[in-house]
Amino acid sequence: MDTVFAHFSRYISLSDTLKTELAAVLTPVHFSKGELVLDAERTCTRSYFILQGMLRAYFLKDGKEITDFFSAEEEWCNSPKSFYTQQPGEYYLDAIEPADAMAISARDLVSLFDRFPEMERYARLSMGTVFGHLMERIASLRFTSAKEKYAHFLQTYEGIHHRIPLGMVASYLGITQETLSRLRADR
Amino acid sequence: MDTVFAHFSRYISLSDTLKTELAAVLTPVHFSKGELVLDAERTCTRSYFILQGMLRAYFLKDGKEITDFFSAEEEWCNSPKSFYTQQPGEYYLDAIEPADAMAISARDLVSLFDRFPEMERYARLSMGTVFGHLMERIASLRFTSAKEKYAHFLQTYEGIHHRIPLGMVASYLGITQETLSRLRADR
DNA sequence: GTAATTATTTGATCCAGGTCAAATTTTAAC
DNA sequence: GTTAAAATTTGACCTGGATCAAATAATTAC
Repeated sequence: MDTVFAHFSRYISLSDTLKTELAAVLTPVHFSKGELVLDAERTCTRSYFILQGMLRAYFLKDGKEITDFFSAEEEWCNSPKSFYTQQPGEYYLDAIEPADAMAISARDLVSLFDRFPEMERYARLSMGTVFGHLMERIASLRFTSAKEKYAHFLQTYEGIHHRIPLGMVASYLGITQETLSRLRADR
Repeated sequence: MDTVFAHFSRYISLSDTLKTELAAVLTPVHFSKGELVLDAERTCTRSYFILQGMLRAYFLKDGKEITDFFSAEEEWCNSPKSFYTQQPGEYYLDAIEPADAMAISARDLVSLFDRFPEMERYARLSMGTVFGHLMERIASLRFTSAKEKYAHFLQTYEGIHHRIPLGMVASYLGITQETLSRLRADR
């Protein structure tokens, strides 16, 4: 639980009351490697704060899995639109490594937003961080060669990139695995 | 001012007190066509709620302007990272149409966040909307033909796309203007 | 440990969209 | 209006990365 608190503390100061409330609604979950965390057919009712391991979000295009993002230690993972609207979304979530996480339901989160203004602030600020990453990614997807895209990926996922299978990286970058493989071999 | 209030009301209910405070810190500004609203060398100290006209954010790559987004009526426009961190960012903002807007300073906004929890909520929720657009855009930039990208643009900027010069659309999409021109002529 | 499955690499070929160049149309300035 | 400047279109050509196919390596299951 300390890890979760430490994360929140990067954005807001946590009162004891809020700590207690958070502890009450965060439940530990485990996913084994390859396990489907969320099926796109279903609504994403919970958000996962990852303590250990890695989850991935992907969608299907022409029957193929297109990876959209990876979430590792000390990050939240959910199907954003689905979690926000509480309607089924387009994303599948799966565990590409065995994972331990703390889960919070959308219901409980909304209740916290209603009772703790600092939770609103936390959400606004942490969202801002992710927002910046999305904008950088958009920039890196346009007018850049496959090599530049890969370089940007290595930078963004510095420290975890080696834990991600090549095929998933390729679809994340919007290039084929063949191209990425050649790129790594430097040709 | 009514237009601004109506916009806020889509996310939160505005108390009279908050209305008064907002009215006190929002100042009308006008930009003539082609005017530089923000130089990337400077910090973005104000955010603009557009009443009429269109602003655009772009950055320079190899000396060329790469358009990153357009903001039109009833939308906020600023250099996100710069406005958030109060440090110079990479974006230039300019008016691609004569524009009337209401400006709020980062300073005043922070003060509102401190005193009105509902402002935090507004920010969180409205940010969520933009967040969704960014993710869709990322999806549309990968594994899609130039034609598909353009179709997505027409959908995203439905109702305003005809007001945007072709060259800016091209750099927004990450394709050359020649390709976009041929695309429109349907070849 | 061995077989089966899945991931990665390598090779050959092809095309969407880039680049460079120039003509034409539109817009702005005076 | 006339001229200049900017935006858009058109043409010819070329290349990065896609596609298709098959070999090799690495994991996983039993």
